[in-house]
Parts: sequence; C-alpha cells; structure tokens
Amino acid sequence: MLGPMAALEIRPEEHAALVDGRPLSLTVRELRLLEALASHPQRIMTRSELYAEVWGRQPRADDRSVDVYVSRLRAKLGRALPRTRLIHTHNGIGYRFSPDG
Amino acid sequence: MLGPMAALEIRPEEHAALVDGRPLSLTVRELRLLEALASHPQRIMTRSELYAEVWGRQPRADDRSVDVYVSRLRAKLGRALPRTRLIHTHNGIGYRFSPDG
DNA sequence: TCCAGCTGTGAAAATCCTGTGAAAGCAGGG
DNA sequence: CCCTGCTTTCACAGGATTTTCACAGCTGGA
Repeated sequence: MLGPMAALEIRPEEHAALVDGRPLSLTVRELRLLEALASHPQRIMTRSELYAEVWGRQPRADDRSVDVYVSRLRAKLGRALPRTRLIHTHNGIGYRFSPDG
Repeated sequence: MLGPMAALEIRPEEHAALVDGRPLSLTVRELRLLEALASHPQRIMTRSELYAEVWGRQPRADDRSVDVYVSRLRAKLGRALPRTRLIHTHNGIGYRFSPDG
C-alpha cells in the first residue's frame, strides 16, 4: 500500500520504475542512475560516486555524463510526476534523491 | 527520533549539514563556515580566525565576507530551525556557535 | 540494409555562487 | 537621546557550475 508521497516504486530485478503502477520508459542507463540515487535517499552523492555505481569505473576528470542523464531522468520523472522534484542539485558537490520531493 | 537538542548534525565528509535527517541546501562556503563555527562550540571566534579556517588565508583589513556569510547561514538555519539561534554575535570581536541555541 | 533508439561528448544557454560596496539597522557610552 | 562604531542585509557583476541541446557513433531488430 503506497501513501500519497510514495508514488515512485523501483523494481531493479524487474528492470522497471513505476509511477502509480505504470512503468516509466527509462533506458538502462537512466534506470541504473535512478537506482543509484534512490538507494541512498537524502544522501548527497558526488558525480564520481554516481558514475562509479552506474558505469562501474571512475569518470574522466571533466565528464558530464551524470549531469546529462540526471537531466534526462528529470524530464521523464517530471512528466510522470508533475510538481514533484525528486532529484536535487547540490552545487559544487553532486546530487541528492529525496523520496518525498 | 531526535531530541530537541540534537536537531543539527554536520557531516563534513558527506558535504552535508542535516536537520532532522534532511540536508540543508548550503553552498560550499556556507557549509565550511558552519563547520568552522561548530568545530569550536561556545568559543568566541574572531573574523580573522574564521576567515583563515574557511578561506585559507588572512582577510583584507576591512573584509566583511564573514559577516555576509554568517547572515546567509542564519537565513537558511532559521528556515530549518525556527526559534533557535545557533550563531551569536559578540560585538567588536566576532561570532560564537552554541549547539543548543 | 534501413531504421529507430541508446549512448556519450562538446558546447551553448541558463542558473547559481562569490565577494564587494554601500545602505540600513543596531548597540553601547556618554 | 544622540552619536559613533559596528553589524546586518541588499544589490550587483563577474565567474563558476549546471542544464540542455545537437550530433555522431553504435546496436539490434525488421
């Protein structure tokens, strides 16, 4: 039973992220980034940490892949969950996932 | 469940200052200033001391950066912890951090 | 082969941070 | 009260960082 705040559900073993029971159309990278973020709720994660979890290696010094995928994720999450911001930017550090927006 | 005295938690290694488990949106400078203040609780610190700890060098003679950032910090702390004043002014000297308001 | 979608990169556009000067506000002494 | 000096806050410009777009290479299926 989901509360009103728990609209997003992630099922890694099913390769799916659901909003109100409906799967989002996420690519593999997008889903794995979302998993990485959501598995450490309220924790500020650096780009290196996120990159390491998703790509399995250290990023180039000036790599911006994480930013680009965060942007793509936000676009899809934003369409499914308007007026809810789940991924927060921490300038100069990285990103943070907050389950309740 | 946190007691009323344990509302603010600082985790330098995670680049975070938490109130009730939720990170404040502090900039890097703001967080470092808070760390500098909080690492010497109840001690009156001069602007020079604070500036040296945060900026890593001596301030200009008439530098007011510390005051400005204290003001910004207070604004964000005040929103997260109303009716609690953690940073106290000591006129003509500097500032003092008091963990219990 | 052709097509559609995924991926990573460079770079432009948008946004945020930082430090400064200055105005406004406050505190204490006399 | 009234000064005076100190503190607080605002506004802004320059710089730094993030967000977004466009594209080229790649892959897998039709």
